[in-house]
Parts: sequence; structure tokens; C-alpha cells
Amino acid sequence: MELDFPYGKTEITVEEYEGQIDAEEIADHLAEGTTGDPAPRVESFIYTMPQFLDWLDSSGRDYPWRHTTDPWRVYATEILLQRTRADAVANIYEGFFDRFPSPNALMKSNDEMIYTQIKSLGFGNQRTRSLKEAAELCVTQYDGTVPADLDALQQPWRVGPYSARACLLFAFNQPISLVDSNIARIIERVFGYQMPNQPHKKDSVYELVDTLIPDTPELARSITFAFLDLGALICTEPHPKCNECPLNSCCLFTEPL
DNA sequence: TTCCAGAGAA
DNA sequence: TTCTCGGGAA
Repeated sequence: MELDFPYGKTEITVEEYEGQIDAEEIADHLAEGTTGDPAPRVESFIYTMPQFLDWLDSSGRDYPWRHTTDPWRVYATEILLQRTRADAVANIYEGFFDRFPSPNALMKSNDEMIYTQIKSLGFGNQRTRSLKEAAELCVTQYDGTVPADLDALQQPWRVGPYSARACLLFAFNQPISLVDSNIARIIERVFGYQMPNQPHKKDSVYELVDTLIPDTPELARSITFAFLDLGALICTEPHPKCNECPLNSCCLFTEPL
């Protein structure tokens, strides 16, 4: 399905968000990695959600893959996005799906053709193998379609929890959380949460972020984009722009001089 | 130099 | 738990 608006739903009231999450559950999960009482921070975060989605609406990034729920495009794009700047993927997106519009088209292609399309992203050989295995999975086991199943999606080499969950969220409209370096950094800073190494492969972190994600797929989608874009544009690793941040009022992190 | 919509191997 | 893959942009 094609979408004219990239984000999902960006208008929300505090009451609406409050009704779709469990503040106590959030605080319980936060307590495992923070000191002090997390409850007030959770309340502050909930009250900031409307302006967070306002910020997404006015300042979020727009990418072609945010305008489709076609499972093959979403699945393949997630493989292209691993440890890679989204702008780099945007540059090759059109050419890639022009040549590989379906799992069957990619499976029939030779490795060099695939490699040529994606080499500017890095990880060329790894990603070629991932893409071929992903296409083969769809063609040989699911009649050319992408399976809407967390375990099945992770069968191809180098397709892990992040990519599989992103596919469920963006292609199959399941309200499921993502954990990438951006989201982990924001949670760490906003709540003062002590992140483990490689947070995107820790079940405990997914469980925590899951508590922040609303039940409505449209809101789950927009809040996830809000986190991703905030991490890329404002809450950056070296020089966060806290004075421009929509979460500034509920964030424990203070910008170093 | 560092870091990026991570994941597998050591 | 740590190391490594990688080209490209800041």
C-alpha cells in the first residue's frame, strides 16, 4: 500500500497516549537501569508526547520507504539500513527497487548485479548474501511473499531482531518497538537509564521500549519515527542540540559545554 | 577521526 | 562480552 503521509498519526493528546500505555509498567522497567524514582520522569515524558509528535510533523525526515507498506520493500530496505546512514540508502533506493521489485526478481539476479547496486553503502558482500537469502526465503517457503512472522523473518543470515521487528511494524502494522543506537541513546539520556552494550540485542531493552509504544499501529509508527529522527537530527552522539529538542523539558541529560 | 535504522563470530 | 565488518559524510 502507498502512503501519502510518511509518519502515521502525529496528533495526540496526553489523555490519548496515557490510555494506550501503562505508566506503572514503564516505571517498573526503568527502575532496573536507573537510580531514584522513575515515576515522575515517566509522567513528565507522557506530558511531552504531544509536542514530540508535533516536532515530528514539522521537522521529521521524509524518505521513500516511509511511503510504502509493501513488505518486500520494507524488508529489503531494513537490510540496507543496518549501520548505514539513511541518506545513503535514499540515494540508491529508486535504482535498487527498479531492478529488484520483488523477491523473485532479486533471487534470479546474479551477485554482481546486486553488489553493484549497494556497494556505496558498505558491507557489500554481507548485504548481497542477506538479500539473496531473504528473497530465497520468500520465494521458496512463502510463495513469493514476505512472512509476517518474527522468527521466519530472522532466518536469513544477518537479519536479526531489529530488522525483523521493523518489518512487522512498518509493513504489517504491528505495534512493536524497535531498538537501534538512536532510540537507545535517547532513552539513556531522557531517563538516565544505564544502557547495556549492544542494546538492540537485549530482550530487557525491547521490553522497556515496548512499554512506551502505544497499541495503535498508526501511533506506534509515528512515535518510532519521532525517536529515529530525533536521534539523527537533534539528540546526536557528539553534539546534541538540546536547545532545539522537543523533549528538553522532560530530559535528565544536560548538554556539556 | 568518528559514527551510522546491526548482527555474527570469536 | 568484545571484535569486526565498510564506504561515505561530518
